[in-house]
Amino acid sequence: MSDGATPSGPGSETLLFLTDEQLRKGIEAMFFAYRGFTADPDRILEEQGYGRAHHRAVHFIHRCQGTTVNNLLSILGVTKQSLNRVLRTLIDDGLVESRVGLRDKRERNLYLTEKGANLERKLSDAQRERMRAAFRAAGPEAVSGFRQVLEAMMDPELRRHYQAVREGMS
Amino acid sequence: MSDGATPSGPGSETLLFLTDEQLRKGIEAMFFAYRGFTADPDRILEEQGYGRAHHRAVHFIHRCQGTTVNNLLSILGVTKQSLNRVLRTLIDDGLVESRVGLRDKRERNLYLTEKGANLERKLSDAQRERMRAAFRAAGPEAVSGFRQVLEAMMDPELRRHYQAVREGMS
DNA sequence: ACTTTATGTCAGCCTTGTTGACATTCCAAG
DNA sequence: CTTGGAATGTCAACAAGGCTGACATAAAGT
Repeated sequence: MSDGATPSGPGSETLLFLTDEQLRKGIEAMFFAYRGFTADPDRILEEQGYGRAHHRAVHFIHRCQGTTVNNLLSILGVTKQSLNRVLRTLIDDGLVESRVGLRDKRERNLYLTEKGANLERKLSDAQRERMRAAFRAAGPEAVSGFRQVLEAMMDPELRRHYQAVREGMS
Repeated sequence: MSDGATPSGPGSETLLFLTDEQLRKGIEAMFFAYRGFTADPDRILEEQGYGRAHHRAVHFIHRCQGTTVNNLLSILGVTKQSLNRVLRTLIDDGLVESRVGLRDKRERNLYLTEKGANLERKLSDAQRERMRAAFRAAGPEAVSGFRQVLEAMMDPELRRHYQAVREGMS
């Protein structure tokens, strides 16, 4: 009787009949939910004159302190020129520190400064708060399903980044 | 033992303990999954010289044939100038037809032409295919949870648009 | 008649994608 | 050792698609 719609009894998890209407509903759910997902950080960012691109950079530099520009590029999926512009303003504004690589001097290792860590916390607090409320409202079973579907929707290459819990700077 | 993490037995759905790490995982799941979600349509759109904005317009005009510009604005959450640019190119290219309203001649009712419907089908086929694969891989329970969490994550005003299955042109 | 509403349009700005050109650094083959 | 190619990061310029503000038009409503 779940909303996932099976035509008949148990064991049909692998033979799911999915109508176009159910799939459209899923598509619009992603569209509308993503707007909510980004709404709170967007407001904070605007106050400080930053955009979503800065948020992404700050988030992943926080998650992988000391990561290289190249690694960030493969996570974010933009061109290095595009990332560089964002990174430069963050560095100029003293939110991110860029240290020349020790082993390979072509690389730059990226770190959040205290100021950068403050912004990151402010942003992720807001975003976590919305996620927490949604998780609470939906319950633990739903949270598990949510994660399963999203994971199955990722491109395989991005799924690797998602699953790499803390690969450090590699 | 679900990944939603409850500290103890049954009945704790309303007292969920959610670690920052679990919430971060949910946040990144949204980020990476949304990229996959838009990847296939983006490729098709690029071939034809359109962007994501055109996709959104075409999608919701298809869903609500005969809708007005104003209704589209409230769904998409952009300015009329921004929507108008997109709409104008779609009309000029013969994908969308704009008819003067019958009751209220100030309004324009928007319809997909056959050419527009063809593009819409091509885009939504691709997107549905990815959604279908993800739903199949995750199973019906997961699909239900996915929808519950996403719905809880929306802003209330957008949730109305989501739930309005076919409000037509109102 | 006057106001409000719905829509369209022009001009200009900002963010954030893109490509192309270029500097620096490293490494490996000669 | 040197030299050429690959990897890395920076600068410049352009395009899409957001935004605001100003203004025109037509149709409703009062």
